[in-house]
Amino acid sequence: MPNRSAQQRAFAVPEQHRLPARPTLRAVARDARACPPSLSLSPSFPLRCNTETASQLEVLPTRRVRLRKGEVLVRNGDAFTGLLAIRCGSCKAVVAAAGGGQQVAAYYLAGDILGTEAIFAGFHGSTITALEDSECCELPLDRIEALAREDATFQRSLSTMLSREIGRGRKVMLMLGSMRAEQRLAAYLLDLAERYRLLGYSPRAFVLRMTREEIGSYLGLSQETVSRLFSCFHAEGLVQVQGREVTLLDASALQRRVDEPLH
Amino acid sequence: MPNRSAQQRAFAVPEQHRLPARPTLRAVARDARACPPSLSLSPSFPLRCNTETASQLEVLPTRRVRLRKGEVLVRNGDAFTGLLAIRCGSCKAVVAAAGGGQQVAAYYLAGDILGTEAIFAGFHGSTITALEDSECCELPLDRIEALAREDATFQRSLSTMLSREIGRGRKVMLMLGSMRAEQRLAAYLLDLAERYRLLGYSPRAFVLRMTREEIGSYLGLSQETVSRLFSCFHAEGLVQVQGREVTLLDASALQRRVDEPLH
DNA sequence: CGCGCCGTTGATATTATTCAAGACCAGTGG
DNA sequence: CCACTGGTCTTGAATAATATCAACGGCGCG
Repeated sequence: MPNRSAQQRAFAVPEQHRLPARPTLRAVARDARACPPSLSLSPSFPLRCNTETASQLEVLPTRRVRLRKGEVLVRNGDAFTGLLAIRCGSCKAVVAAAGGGQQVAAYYLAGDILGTEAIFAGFHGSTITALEDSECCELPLDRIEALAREDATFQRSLSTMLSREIGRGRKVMLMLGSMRAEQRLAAYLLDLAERYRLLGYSPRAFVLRMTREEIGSYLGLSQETVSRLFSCFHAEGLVQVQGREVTLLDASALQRRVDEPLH
Repeated sequence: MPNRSAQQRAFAVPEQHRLPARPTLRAVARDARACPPSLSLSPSFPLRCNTETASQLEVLPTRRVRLRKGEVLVRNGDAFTGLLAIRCGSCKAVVAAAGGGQQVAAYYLAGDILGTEAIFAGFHGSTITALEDSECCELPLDRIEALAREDATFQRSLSTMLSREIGRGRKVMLMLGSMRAEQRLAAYLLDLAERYRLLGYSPRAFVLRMTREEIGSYLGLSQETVSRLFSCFHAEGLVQVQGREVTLLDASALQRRVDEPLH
């Protein structure tokens, strides 16, 4: 049935490339796409817990949100009401930069927990937008913490999740602070590949969910620079690029690009 | 008694400028310098807890470390054995950058908790060095978490601490990703001022604990650029600079610098 | 007193941005 | 079906920002 308006268009759980991946992983990914009711949010980082906690978690989510591409999940300044788990899809977090500008501070894939940065302040410091049709659920912090008090494994899992977020920030700082443009883009592509791999998708071929401008904002570059770099990488045979469809032809060469000294 | 060797030199708890500050805050700062046995680590961010937890915390620290300027607290790759609390002094965290380079990823003052990023991986991803004579204590994560299971206030306090660290990372990303050199340095100085203020020190005059090179590394700039910017700010009457002694003459003008559009 | 690290400043080189123009593409309405 | 439209992407040329190279002054420490 063609000619549906955008508003009425059916909600579609996004699909990645169906390129070959190890069967077991692919099966997990299929489950992830199906968004089962449990909180085994993602194969890449399940919130580990004992069976009792798991059953409690299943009945926990108070808010279950389906977002269409471009829809806003959290607005800058919103009160913090709980952590947000992405069940499937992907989001970007945009912060207000100096002089009225904007910067993409993070992007999240299925299994990631959003809003961690807002626990401290009590309100969100960024606007979180869906980059494709996505599904999230809210986990009230009080309830989560109550469960953590009963289940040490789950408690550790939460600390680990927050720690990972801190480490990810470090990695981005490293990128922004000490890499040149081409190294940043190479690192970005490899990071994406790794995260897709953990989700059971092909790490070799994937679809960019961000525009050149958004990628540039995330990497501290202009959209033109990003575009040019894609062209360069393409010309050098490192990647195949067609719009937002990317295939990494030589991941190790990309890695070498990242590792090479400043000149 | 002059002419002591570095090894034997008396351990000196570092002192900040003794410039006017509100008496109450100054009193707190004095206490912080005295390093009392309790875990009210710092006026800027006490780990809140009930009295029972507090008494448990007092007997907790397994490792109490006194560091002299330049000494290493944690080396990149060290196994994670517990969170580290700075009682007094300051430290920098250095990560290995691409191409054999190094980057200062964070600096910590009294009251800050170090090593949070290592919970996830199980080992530290940075080398942490004292920027001045400092004192730290290690808090084994198991024990901390056991206490958190008994005391919800303390539990929340831990989450908040980790959340704050994530937010701080975001702030640095913003600096590195969307500010020009002079905006970065202005933001850095204002951040220092605010943190010193929270510790009860003068936010107007303080001593930089990092070299120009370290500041540059943290801000993603070369040492020469940092030096030039200090000269500029000085010439414009924004700050008074003499080596590492800095006085902010016009903080609001500095803030305006940070906020101004890219042009 | 001298050595070495730190900081400053100038000249030059490089990198990435900005400005500008046009191509491409998907969605929309005629 | 086709042309239109707005957003996205690409590419070139000029420009601005910052790094790099180099030389020197100063200060602290041994």
